[in-house]
Amino acid sequence: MIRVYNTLSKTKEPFETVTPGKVGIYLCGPTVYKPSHIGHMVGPVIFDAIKRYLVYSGYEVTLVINVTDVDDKLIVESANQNVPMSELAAEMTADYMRNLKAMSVESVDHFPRATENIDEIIRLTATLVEKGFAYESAGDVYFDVAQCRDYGKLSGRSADQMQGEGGEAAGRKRSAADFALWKSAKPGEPSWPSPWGNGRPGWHIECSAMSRRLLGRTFDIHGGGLDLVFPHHENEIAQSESAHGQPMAKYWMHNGLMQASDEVGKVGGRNTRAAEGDLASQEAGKISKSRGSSAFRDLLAQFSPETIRFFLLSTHYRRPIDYSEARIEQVGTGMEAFYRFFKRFERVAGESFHALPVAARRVQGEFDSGKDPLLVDVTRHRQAFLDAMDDDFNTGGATGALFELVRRLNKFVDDEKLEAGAKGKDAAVAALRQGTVTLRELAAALGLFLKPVEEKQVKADSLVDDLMALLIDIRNESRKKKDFATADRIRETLTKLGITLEDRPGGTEWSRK
RNA sequence: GGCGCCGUAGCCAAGCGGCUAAGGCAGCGGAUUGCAAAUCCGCCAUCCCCGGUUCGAAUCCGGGCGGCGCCUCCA
Repeated sequence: MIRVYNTLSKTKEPFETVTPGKVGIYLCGPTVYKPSHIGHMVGPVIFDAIKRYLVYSGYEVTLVINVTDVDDKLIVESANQNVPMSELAAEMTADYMRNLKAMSVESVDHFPRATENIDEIIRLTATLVEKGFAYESAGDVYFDVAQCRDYGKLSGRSADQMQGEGGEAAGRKRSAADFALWKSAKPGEPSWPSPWGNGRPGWHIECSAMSRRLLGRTFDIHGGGLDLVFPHHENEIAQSESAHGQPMAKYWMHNGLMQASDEVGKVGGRNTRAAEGDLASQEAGKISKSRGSSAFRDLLAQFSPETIRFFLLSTHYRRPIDYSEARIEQVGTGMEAFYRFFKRFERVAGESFHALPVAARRVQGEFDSGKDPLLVDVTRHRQAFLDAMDDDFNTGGATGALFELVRRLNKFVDDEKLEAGAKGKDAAVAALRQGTVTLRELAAALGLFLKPVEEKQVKADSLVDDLMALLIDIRNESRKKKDFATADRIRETLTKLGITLEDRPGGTEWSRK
């Protein structure tokens, strides 16, 4: 039984879908006016893992992430850069997509764009006007919050509690809390014809319109960053539920925000600033660049995508994460244990980890461990993983189980002395393989270790290979002659060059850092 | 001011009333190794403070202290 924390009820609830066996998920994506930073990857990575896990658990899942490509910020930025809004949006959308791809976020079924759904948006807006939930004012259309009796149920606020002054549109609104469904176009702004004149959608209406089109009037999970609870999701609920008279989503899931540890505020947020000290403008830029708010693609130059993904999944999704490069590095160090085990498995079993079959569904991954001590433990760790994930997608606990599993597998290889030669140890190798298949299955359910890591910088260089073979040869001859001074000199010098030698029963191997 | 979150070892982190408080990084000791690397084993926390509920609390309630988010664009 999967349980999900619902922001609406502030409790964990049993996960029961609207339609048995099917799950619809809508995740609020970015406004594409600048390159994405790491904060933009948190939701997609988590929800990609959630979708994979739900599919693995037997559901048929549709995952939608929207892209907001018309918006005030976009208009301002395109004017600054003197490029058409659509061009800027296309460029930034491409950047976003590249980043998602690097993060192995591959499970998204639809990326609807606001500008491609104007008709649907206008239809929904018109419905709200007809039903008396919205009103036109000088070419704008506003949602009338006073007409929505349970406004504030998601964020725990009431309309009269709003401090806002209503912004620049205050004069056209009946109440400061009212928000725009449709904004009339000023000269030169991108616009579309509508019953209220030329204009463009307000910020929230697109999600109501596009989720309805792709997932229906009531769908299962609506996700987004915690910062979207109010006003964005509150307003989506008001729009959709007023228009349809039924709940918009069963479960509202919000991920914690990425925070810059040395700054106040979330990564990329407007309030982000150095925690103390008044920084010279150029210095401030540098610092913010060295924190999480720099373009995500720059981060990719520094860390492997898989390390960043693992980093994001190493804690529970609702918990805020402090961005720190040292932490990502630590995660990377920990992950090496997996990569080393994959190589070890290949040496012992003669089979690539990445060539092992992956159970598409958890029931397919079950096996009879009998009384085999290794397999009994493997089953136990597998269960710990599943229990963690079933409990509100606790990826932190789940990755912990993965570490325990590799350690158990390594111990087995040690105990059975499989590295010294696997001849006549078919049963042991078979058990190891079963355990490793389980590791692959569970990791895949999180979207981890799907493909072999790209051998970084180690270009196929036959000269280097040949020279290394020569050095290793000379060193091993020295070792045979007990000339350890020469042997150690070779190894130590190589260590300084960033090359590690490992003497194993099967021979000496080298690797570059 | 209003709404809400968090405070577990040097660092990160799981834990959601009851086995000896997962796991990772760092450190220390040991096995293994000619010595290493890798691997394995062991060591390293009574859970911010004070009350309360309970046979029993890191886990529930109240009050502090500390950190943070939102209320305005925002993943």
